[in-house]
Amino acid sequence: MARPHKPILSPDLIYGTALEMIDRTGRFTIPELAQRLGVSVSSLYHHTDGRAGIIEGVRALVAADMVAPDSGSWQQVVTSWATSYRDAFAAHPAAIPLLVGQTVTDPTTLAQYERLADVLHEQAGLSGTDLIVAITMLDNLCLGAALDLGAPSDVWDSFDHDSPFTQALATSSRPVVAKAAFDRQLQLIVADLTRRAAA
Amino acid sequence: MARPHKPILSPDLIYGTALEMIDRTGRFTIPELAQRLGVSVSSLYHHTDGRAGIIEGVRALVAADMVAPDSGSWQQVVTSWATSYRDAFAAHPAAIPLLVGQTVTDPTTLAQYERLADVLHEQAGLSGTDLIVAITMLDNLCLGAALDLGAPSDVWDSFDHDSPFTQALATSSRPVVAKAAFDRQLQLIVADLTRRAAA
DNA sequence: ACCTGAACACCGTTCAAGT
DNA sequence: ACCTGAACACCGTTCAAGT
Repeated sequence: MARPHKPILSPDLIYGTALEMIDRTGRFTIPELAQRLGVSVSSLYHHTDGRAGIIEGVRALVAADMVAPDSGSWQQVVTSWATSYRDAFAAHPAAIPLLVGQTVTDPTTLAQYERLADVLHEQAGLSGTDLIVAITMLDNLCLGAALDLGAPSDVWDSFDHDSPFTQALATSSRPVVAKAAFDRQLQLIVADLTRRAAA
Repeated sequence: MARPHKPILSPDLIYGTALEMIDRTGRFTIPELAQRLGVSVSSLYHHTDGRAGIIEGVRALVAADMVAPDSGSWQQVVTSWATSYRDAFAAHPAAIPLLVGQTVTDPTTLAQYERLADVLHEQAGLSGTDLIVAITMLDNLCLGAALDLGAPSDVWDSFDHDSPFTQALATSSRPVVAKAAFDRQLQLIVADLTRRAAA
């Protein structure tokens, strides 16, 4: 059998299945994706730009879960921007290594950055190097937190068993600590930006 | 010819050549490494734990460039820990995607984390969740900055040409901005830790 | 236009064989 | 112990062939 009456494939179906597969298995290969779709490997290339293109499609899917409030102070907007950025990634930790390893071309994600830049410029009054540094700080924070989430490093398992913080590690769970660290760091940055904006 | 009188291969030689190859070409494949060493592919497996093992060896090489001062306030120690962590990665940006994609087992790197934890506990008086959150914050910062350096995202190229910060982007170079953002974020964290330690 | 099978140029890893 | 060649089980991508 060759071409069916109704196409059985579409970019969105491919992207969605890819994300589902990454979430479930943590791996992402073209043959496995094709098999999961009940289709031949070469079929995928009729609808996507190969592996890299599919990953960008997955990025769009993840980024689509970001929410940007259009009311409130710029501090609130920036805070919820960073928080929803992190949450979007956190919902798909296994996808993070794929996503950070590749240059961003997905328009949805790029639009989110433009929106952040606009708010920081229009409402916080930042411009020039200050503006770029601010975006870089927030970008770093989200990226670092996402990576920390995606690849739970064994740094934490390797400490001496009788060290003073091994017990603390045992009591407080990883995700809780990661969230606390992220929230505090974000708060520090926003406070610093507020100081800068006033000056 | 089979076995030579004097071994022509050694773990350190393999790790060093691998790092050199990553620095120069940005890629890392076993066949290419073998060719560069003038040796057969299978030879490498007699001295290393395959690809993952070689990457850990590269990590050790990179981490060896970290310097830890043994005098000064804990603020100075923490600051120079994070700075030299970042600088060590910054010296090999192409290696970063390889390194962050893999669980850390290299003892050199793990020892550095233990040292940071000791300082924060003994001298800054942090313990329990506070201690873990502090390490996580510093870890996130260094990881995010390193990643930002390693994979210069095209986010920056994609903004509108007539936007208010495109000019600023043109004037201030990427590395300068990245360094400024890192330094300020580090300063914010250390100040926050100082506040916490006092309380 | 859409799907397929076969082919291509790669990977990383293993292993018996040589000295 | 150390290096080799051959083999294995994979990748991602392309492309002529079918409807």
